[in-house]
Amino acid sequence: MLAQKSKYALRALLVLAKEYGQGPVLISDIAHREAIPHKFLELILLELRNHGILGSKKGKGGGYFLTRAPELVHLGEVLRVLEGPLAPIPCVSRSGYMRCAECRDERTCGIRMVMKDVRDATARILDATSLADVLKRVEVAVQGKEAISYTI
Amino acid sequence: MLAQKSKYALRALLVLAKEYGQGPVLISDIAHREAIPHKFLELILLELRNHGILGSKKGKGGGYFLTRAPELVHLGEVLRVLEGPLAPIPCVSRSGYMRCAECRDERTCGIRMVMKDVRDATARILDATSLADVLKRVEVAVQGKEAISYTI
DNA sequence: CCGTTAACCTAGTAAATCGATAGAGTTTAT
DNA sequence: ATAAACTCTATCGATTTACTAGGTTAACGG
Repeated sequence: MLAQKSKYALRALLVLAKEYGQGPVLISDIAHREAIPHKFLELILLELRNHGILGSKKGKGGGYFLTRAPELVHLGEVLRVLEGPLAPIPCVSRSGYMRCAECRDERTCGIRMVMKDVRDATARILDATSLADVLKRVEVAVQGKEAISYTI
Repeated sequence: MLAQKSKYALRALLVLAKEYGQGPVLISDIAHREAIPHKFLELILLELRNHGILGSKKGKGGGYFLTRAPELVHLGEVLRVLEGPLAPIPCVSRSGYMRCAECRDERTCGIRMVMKDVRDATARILDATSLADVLKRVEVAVQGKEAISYTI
């Protein structure tokens, strides 16, 4: 399960993606729009900034902004920063590989084989989905919904 | 990430799958063979028993055993017992659905859409993989390895 | 250059979870 | 009866989670 922190982070990033190119956005703005505790959100955005996903500007007219276009920020990258490896067990992780303590032979570990499949499936989705993709899917869904409420 | 508890559980279940049809296996046996803390393993097996995956017999000649053939015990079922829902967020879980606190509209939530894809991909793998499948894959890998060490 | 604005940073805290252990209780075979 | 083996409840220290508090530093505006 994703931590609350990660959900907040994704929601915040979607706001920043929507606002991309329009200058910095205030923490308070995001906190208010997404109903996220202000101080908690501070920590989250700071962490994303320290990993190069966000940039910031201090003082009046300051705030946070994406350092890259929303098309170039993938959910896999974000979640690895916040949650660590996507893999269910560390011995199948690319970003945070660690061998299991008392695994005789990795190549013949059945659990490892299955978990590698799970990791690959997860990574295939999350590393292929950008913030822009998410926004696009939302837009499509909203239009679909409007169309229905018209028809009915 | 899977909890240590779940890894222990899967390893124990693979032992019981290998031993299926040969009568009960002692906790101590499994604990020793897989290097799992005895008392901790007790709790794990008990939990699996209380969910109907394992059966047990007390007293001399007792122990634990699978209540179903290894072909009929899927990793998805086991992991849902031990870890809760497979889904990354509760609003896309089938087994443990819960709507998000302040989600305006589930149908237009972009995060939800992506996480549903992740859940489906994970469930497709884990619900299709039985203990017997895992044992089979291990066997194939072991044979492949032996073949190589012969050739070299 | 001074004050206001807003991000930066360190710490702390209550509650939950995790990994593991302890020990008394209960059932069963012999 | 007795030993074997599972059953159950409780506890413990360490870590993580979600969040709060409060002071520090940088930038801009006048």
